[in-house]
Amino acid sequence: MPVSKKEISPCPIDAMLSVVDGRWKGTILWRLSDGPMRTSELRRSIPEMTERMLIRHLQELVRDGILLRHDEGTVPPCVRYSISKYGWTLVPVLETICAWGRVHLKRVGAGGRG
Amino acid sequence: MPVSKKEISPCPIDAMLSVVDGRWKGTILWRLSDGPMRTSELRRSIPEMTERMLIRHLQELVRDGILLRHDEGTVPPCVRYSISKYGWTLVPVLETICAWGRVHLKRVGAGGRG
DNA sequence: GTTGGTACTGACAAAGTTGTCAGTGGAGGG
DNA sequence: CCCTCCACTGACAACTTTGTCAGTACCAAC
Repeated sequence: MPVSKKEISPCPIDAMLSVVDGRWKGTILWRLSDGPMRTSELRRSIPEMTERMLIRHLQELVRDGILLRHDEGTVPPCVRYSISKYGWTLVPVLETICAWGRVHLKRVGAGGRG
Repeated sequence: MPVSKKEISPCPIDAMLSVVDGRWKGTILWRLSDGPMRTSELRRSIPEMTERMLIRHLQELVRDGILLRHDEGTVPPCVRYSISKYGWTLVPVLETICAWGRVHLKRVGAGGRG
């Protein structure tokens, strides 16, 4: 029975990881932690990421309750994304992850595998 | 230029995530945080996981410096894995992740996406 | 009236991860 | 002798995630 990481697992670590897991989700959240942004701004601020992936990640993040989607309802469309109240509870966790990651990066840089 | 999450990325979040990312790594680390274990003990303690995946994850964790591999050198082989000094620095991060995951699990359980 | 911008979708290919299956070598039990 | 256990490997299939490409509807500028 192949188990996808995406389906809800009873393991809290997996549950948390399933929310931030996605090639660009960490980066998206990072950008958004400075304030709301439009889809196209976000896309331009992360040039290596394609629009397709941005939108897919954005939708998952909204579905998970981490982001809020504000649609002005105008034509041409203007959609802004911001971190929800619930999403802000994730930010300190991300900071902890980031702090460890910085140390790890130094470690692997100094004679690790890369 | 397709970018794998496995190669060293300059983003600290990605760097940290690349260490714990793997279908069973969180669980393995969790088990090991109670003390060293033999390969087969570990395998039996996580029945849904195959031996192949266990060994692959174990090797990556050892390569990343998170785990230590003690080989008794006997026949039949007896190999014990334990969390390294460096690996222990990861445990509090995992605990933070886990705490958030627990909250998230409650949230999705109570009317989330199911 | 063609082009460019906006946010987004669908189909599909490429790449990455996980699962399945068979096999290694030697000790011990029936 | 045959089978099981041990830690582990290799080949390969199945599945998941990412990337590429084309297209939607509408407005504004040229």
